[in-house]
Amino acid sequence: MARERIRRAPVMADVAQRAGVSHQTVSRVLNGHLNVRESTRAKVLAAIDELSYRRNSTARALATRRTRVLGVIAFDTTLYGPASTLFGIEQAARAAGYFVSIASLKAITERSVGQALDHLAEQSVDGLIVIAPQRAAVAALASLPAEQPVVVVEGGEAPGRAVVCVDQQAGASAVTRHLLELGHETVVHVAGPPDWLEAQARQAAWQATLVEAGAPVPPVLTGDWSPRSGYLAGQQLATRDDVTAVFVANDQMALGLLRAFQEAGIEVPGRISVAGFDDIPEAAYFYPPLTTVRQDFAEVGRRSIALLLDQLATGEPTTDRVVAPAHLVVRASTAAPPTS
Amino acid sequence: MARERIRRAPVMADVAQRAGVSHQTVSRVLNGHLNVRESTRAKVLAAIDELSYRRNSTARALATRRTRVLGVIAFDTTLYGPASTLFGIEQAARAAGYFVSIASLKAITERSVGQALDHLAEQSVDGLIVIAPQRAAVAALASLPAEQPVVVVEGGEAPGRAVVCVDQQAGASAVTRHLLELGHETVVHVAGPPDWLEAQARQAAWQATLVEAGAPVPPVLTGDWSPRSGYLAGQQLATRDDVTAVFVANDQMALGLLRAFQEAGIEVPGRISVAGFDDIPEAAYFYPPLTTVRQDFAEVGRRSIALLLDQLATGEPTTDRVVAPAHLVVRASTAAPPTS
DNA sequence: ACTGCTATTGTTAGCGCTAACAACGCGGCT
DNA sequence: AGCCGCGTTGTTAGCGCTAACAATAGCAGT
Repeated sequence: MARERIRRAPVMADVAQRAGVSHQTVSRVLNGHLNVRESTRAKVLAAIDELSYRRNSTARALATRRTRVLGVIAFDTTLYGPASTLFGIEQAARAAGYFVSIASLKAITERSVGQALDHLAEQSVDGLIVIAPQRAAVAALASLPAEQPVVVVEGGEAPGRAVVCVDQQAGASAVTRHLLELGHETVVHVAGPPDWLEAQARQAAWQATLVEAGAPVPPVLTGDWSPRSGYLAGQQLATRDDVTAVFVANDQMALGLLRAFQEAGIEVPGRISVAGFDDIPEAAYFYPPLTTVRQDFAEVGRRSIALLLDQLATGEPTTDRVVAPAHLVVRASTAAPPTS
Repeated sequence: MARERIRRAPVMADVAQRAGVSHQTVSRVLNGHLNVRESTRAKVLAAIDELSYRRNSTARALATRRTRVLGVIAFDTTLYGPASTLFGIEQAARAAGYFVSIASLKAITERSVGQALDHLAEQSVDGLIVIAPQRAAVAALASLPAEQPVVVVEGGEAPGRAVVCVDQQAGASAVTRHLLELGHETVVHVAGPPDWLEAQARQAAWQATLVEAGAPVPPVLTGDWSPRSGYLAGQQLATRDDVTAVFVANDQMALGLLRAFQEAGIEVPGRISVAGFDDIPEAAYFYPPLTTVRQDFAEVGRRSIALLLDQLATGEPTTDRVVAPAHLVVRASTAAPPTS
C-alpha cells in the first residue's frame, strides 16, 4: 500500500483509515458525541495524535452553516477605552472557542460603518459586536436584518438591540458628588463631543447631580477628547476666578487642563480641583495625580460576548441592556475649595 | 413555477437560474474572468443585484483552499504603539480584500504565543502577522513550519522570517545626538525591560551614539515601560547633581520621571532635559511638552501587509527586512544644560 | 426461537463554490 | 465543402466536513 505522505495536510479520512473506522466516527469523537465506544474513541484519538490532524474549520463551517467567527466593529482603537474594550472582547470570545474578526474605523459615518458591516457580512460572521459610541454608528445599524445577532457596546439607545455599556451615569454622578462633598459650591463640566453618547451620558449625569444637590448649573465647555481641547478649555477657565472644581469628561482633556492651569499659575487642587474620567494608565502620574473614574472594560467585553453567545444559542435576538460598573478613584487632584 | 422565496439566502444557482446561465458563468463573472460576453455579464450582474446575492466565502474558501483571512497576534493592545500598529495592519488588509482575525495576549510566554498560533491555525488563516516585541515571542515562532507565510513586526532578529520594524536605531540616535548637540556632556538612559527588543535597540543606539561622540557612557537605569517605573527612576536621578540630560525609552516612563523631578523641585529643562520615545497623544501636553520620537505605525501596518501579500502571491516565504521611519519631535522638555 | 429494543458504526447526500474539461457555434482557411 | 481554432458556455467532480438515515450486533423479554 503506497502511502502518499506528500505534503498534504491529513484529513478526516486519513485519520479514519489509520484508526480503522469510518470518517463519521472520527467526526463523532471530535464533536464529543455520545455513543462512541471508549476503545474506539481511544483509537481515534491516537490516530489524530499520530497524524497531528486538525479539523478543517472551513469545511466544518460549510457543513454546519456556522463559522464560529464573531465580527467586531470598532472605532479609534488607538484610544485607551476602545482598545481595552476590544481586548476584553477578544479574550472572552477566544475563551468561548470563537474567532474574532475586526474592522476598525477611522471615522464614524453611516457609510464607513456600512462598509465595515458589509465586509464582515461577506465573511458570514455568526454574530456581530458593534462598538458604537456615536449616534451615527447606531443609526447605521438600522440596515441590519432584525434577526442578525448583534450586541451594541456603548450604544445608548439602540432600539431593538442588545446593549452593553459602562455605567457612565454612576461614574459621572460619583465624581460630581465627590466634588460637592468636598465643599465646592458647584462643579464646572468640560464635556466631550456632543455626538458621542458617552459624552452625553456624562454630561447629563453631572447636571442631574448638581440639580439634585441644589447647586447652580454653570455653562458647559466642550472639547473633542484631545489633550489640546482640554488645554484650550483650561485657558478659558483660568481667566475666571469663580471656578473651584472642574469635572472633565476624559483624562486626556484633563491633562490639557492641568497644563493650562500650570502655565497660568493656578494651583491644583489648591485653588481648583480637577477630576477626569477613564483612568488611563498615565493618570496616576499626572501632576498632580488625577482623581478619575475607572471603567471595567474587561467586564464589558465579557458581558458582550455572553450576551451574543446567548443569542446564538437561543436563536432569538435579545434586547437586554447590561451595565458594567464604573467607580471613582480619588487621587490628589481634588480637595476642598480654598477658604477665601 | 412555484418560487420558493422562503428566508434562505440566495446561492449562485439562484442567480444563474434568474440570469438564464449556468452557475459557473456566474462564478466567472464574480471572479472577473475574461471570455464572458458583455451582454452575459450584464445579465448576471443584474440578477445578482436583484437578488442581493452575496457569495459565500466559506464555500469559496473550501474550494480554493484559501480563506482570505490573515491572523494577527498582538501583545498588550491597550498600549498606544501596538494598538496603532494593529490599526494600520487592519486598514491595509481590508483595503486589500483580506479579513483580519486577531489573538491578543495578556503576557508573552512561549505557551501563550503557541496557543494563539494554534487558535489561528485552526481557522486556517492564509498568513500570519506576529507583533513580537519580546524575545520569547520570536522564540515561539520556531515551531511554525518554514513554509508558513508570516511577517514578524518588531521582531529584531527573526531568523528566516520577514521582519518589519520601526527604525529604533535612527530614532534613539537622533534623540541622543539632539541632547549632545544642545551641549550636554553626556546623556543618561532609562531603558525599557531588557527582554523587549525595542528596549534593547534603543539602548544600543544610545550607547553607540555616545561612544561615537566621545561622551562617557553612564550606567543605565531600567524600567518596565510604566509611568510608575519612570517615577522611581526619576527619584533616583533626582538625588544626583551630575545629571543634565535623560533619554527615557518611552513617553509613559518619561511622564513618571517628570513627576518625580517636579516633586524634587528640579526644573525641566532648566536643570535637566528629558526626552522620551513614542510620541503618544498626551506627550505634547505633559509639563513641559515632551521632546520625543514619533514612529510611523501606519507605515508599519502597510509594509507588513504588503510583505505578507507578496509571500502569498509568490508562494515563497521571504526574509526581507523592512524598516519604517522614526523621527525626532523637539518640544520644550529639552534645552541647553545649565551654565554652572 | 422470535421480536423489539438500544448502542454503535457505516453509508449517503449534501453545504456552495471553483477547477478542469467538454461542448458548442462561428468565421476563416485550404 | 470540410477542417481548424478561438471565444464562450455548460457539465462534472471534487474541496472536507456534518446530518440524516441505514445497518448491524448484542441482549432482554416473551
